[in-house]
Amino acid sequence: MLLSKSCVYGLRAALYLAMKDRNEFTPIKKLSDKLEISFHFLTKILQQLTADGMLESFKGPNGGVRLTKPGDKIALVDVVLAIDGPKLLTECALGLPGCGLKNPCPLHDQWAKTRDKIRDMLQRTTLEDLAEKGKAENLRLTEDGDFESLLRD
Amino acid sequence: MLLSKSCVYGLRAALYLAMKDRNEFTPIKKLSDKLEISFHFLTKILQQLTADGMLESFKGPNGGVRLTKPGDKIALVDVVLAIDGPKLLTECALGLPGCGLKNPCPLHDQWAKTRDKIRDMLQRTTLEDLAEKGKAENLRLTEDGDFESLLRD
DNA sequence: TTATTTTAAGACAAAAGACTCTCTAATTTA
DNA sequence: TAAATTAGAGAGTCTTTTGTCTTAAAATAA
Repeated sequence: MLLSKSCVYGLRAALYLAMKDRNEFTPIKKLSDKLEISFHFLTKILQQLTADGMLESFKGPNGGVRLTKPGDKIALVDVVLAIDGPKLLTECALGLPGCGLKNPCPLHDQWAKTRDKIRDMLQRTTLEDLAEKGKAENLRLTEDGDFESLLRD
Repeated sequence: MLLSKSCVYGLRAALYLAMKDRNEFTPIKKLSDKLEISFHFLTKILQQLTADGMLESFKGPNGGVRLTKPGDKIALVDVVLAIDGPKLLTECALGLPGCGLKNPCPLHDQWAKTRDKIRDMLQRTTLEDLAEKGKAENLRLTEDGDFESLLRD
């Protein structure tokens, strides 16, 4: 799999937050219900994003999490790096340590180019892009749902 | 990680075989020594490639495995599909089942394009390409080695 | 035939990833 | 003060991946 499950869950949650009013805190419980992700598991993942500075959290009633920046300032690559780390975008496709321009494996050149394509996509695509598209076309973030049902209270 | 370890080991082994005389059987023990992979583990992986028809095996003294086709007729994607299956090239980046043109997730379009880039690379690149390049530039398939030492008996 | 070399196959163990649950603490609201 | 909510740690489970080991089967050579 390209992205770990944790990363996928983090992306879905970030996307959900990008659809909402940015000033509003959303309780993790609500996120986990809407997105059908285990509450405790999602909590841990979002803690990573909070530690990273992409989210801020607020305790107590009316608390929750929210994005620290507008959705068009957060690229998918930010979420991926915060959760899965840089391995996807730096590691050798044949798993050789230290593979690079200096001491490459036979596949290095091809993979480096392909990897750049992946990075470009993740860098160019923002949460806002996907939230807008999702709203406009009523797309889904869960197995069965759609955006409208996500946004309904 | 893009490819599983099994798949990476399978690719390294296939690449090794592509460097050698195609009619000669190479014992898996030799492959595992040269490539520094656990013998029994590599055996299982190569059994998958044999079941797939990409390799043929021969028991007994002077036995081993060899490619069933010339290296320029085997693309990396063949090895990846035989070991990791089609998931990498078919699955949704957000992990949603049934994500496709008909019922896409918000990321579907971007990911489908990127995925095609990965597929193209894996389809265009053959074992022969990499074996030739590896020989010409004396590149490596292990942490410390180089092609020359791989080919030495 | 018998011993040796080699793949085939499957049981088993270890490690990592993906969760689940509990408990405590801190913060904020009402 | 009581309730809501995140923070954080940690134990425990389940599954998948990775790796080890043992035995069986096939081929060869002596």
